[in-house]
Amino acid sequence: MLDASARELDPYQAGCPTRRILDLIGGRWTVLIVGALGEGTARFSELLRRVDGISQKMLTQTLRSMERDGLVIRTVTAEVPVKVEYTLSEAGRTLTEPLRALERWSIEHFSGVAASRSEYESRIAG
Amino acid sequence: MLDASARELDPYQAGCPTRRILDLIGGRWTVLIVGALGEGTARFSELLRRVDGISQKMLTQTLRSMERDGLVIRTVTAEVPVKVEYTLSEAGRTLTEPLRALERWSIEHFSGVAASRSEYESRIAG
DNA sequence: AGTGCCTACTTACCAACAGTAACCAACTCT
DNA sequence: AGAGTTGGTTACTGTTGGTAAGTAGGCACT
Repeated sequence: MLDASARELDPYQAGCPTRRILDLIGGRWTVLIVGALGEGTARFSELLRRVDGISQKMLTQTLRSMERDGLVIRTVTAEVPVKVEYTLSEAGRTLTEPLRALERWSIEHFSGVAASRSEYESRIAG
Repeated sequence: MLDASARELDPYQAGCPTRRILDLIGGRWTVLIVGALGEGTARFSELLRRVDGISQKMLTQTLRSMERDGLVIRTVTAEVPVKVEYTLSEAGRTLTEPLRALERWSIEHFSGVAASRSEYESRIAG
């Protein structure tokens, strides 16, 4: 996948288009949606349940961005009621591992982070 | 690091404290700052140069959050002019690999994402 | 003594984005 | 006719991010 144009891509440069991609894949909801879709296909309402706390608006918006960038595939089945299914694309599947790593990191380091936070708070308060 | 409390942590639940951690480590600037600090210690102004496009305000803000959560260590040296150095903590270093993976993904999949985008745009326009 | 320069921040302001809640359309079931 | 289902959209509002200018502490040059 590393073609000629990729050699000049550097997310540390302000104008670099990879910044926009990084914004999406690092995004709060994208991480969770990719994780929720990791086990396979899911309907809109299923995602709404699996990713607790996401609003319909943000789910629609994030799924649209992900579809636009080729991370998920949206399939509409003309049933009653209408069925809209989302699946990770080939590219999207390559993201599951890196993003799951972030999830794992958050869980594994939670207690350490929490300890650091309370220590920090007491340091600035005292 | 997976202690008793970690068993109940689930970022797919709305109130879960790992959500806050995920927000930080997935954040636009955090990914780049961790990457920039990967090679070692850096001063404030160095980071400002390495992470092109970040403002002083956002650099300060992100570094403060990272310090608070124990990802970076801030050392002030009373020289003239004052020297403030930032280093990744032990925990912070464990983040470099997962976050570099995201960087790599962005670079490797850039052309595919760009193609998907233009195809998507023409589909909704036509 | 005054002007300027250095680093590392703050602060004020504004625009963009995320979140909340209500509404919509199509169709079924009772 | 009225309620319920799915998969949205829209209006409003609050929080966040970005821009630019100001600040503090210290030296150095004139």
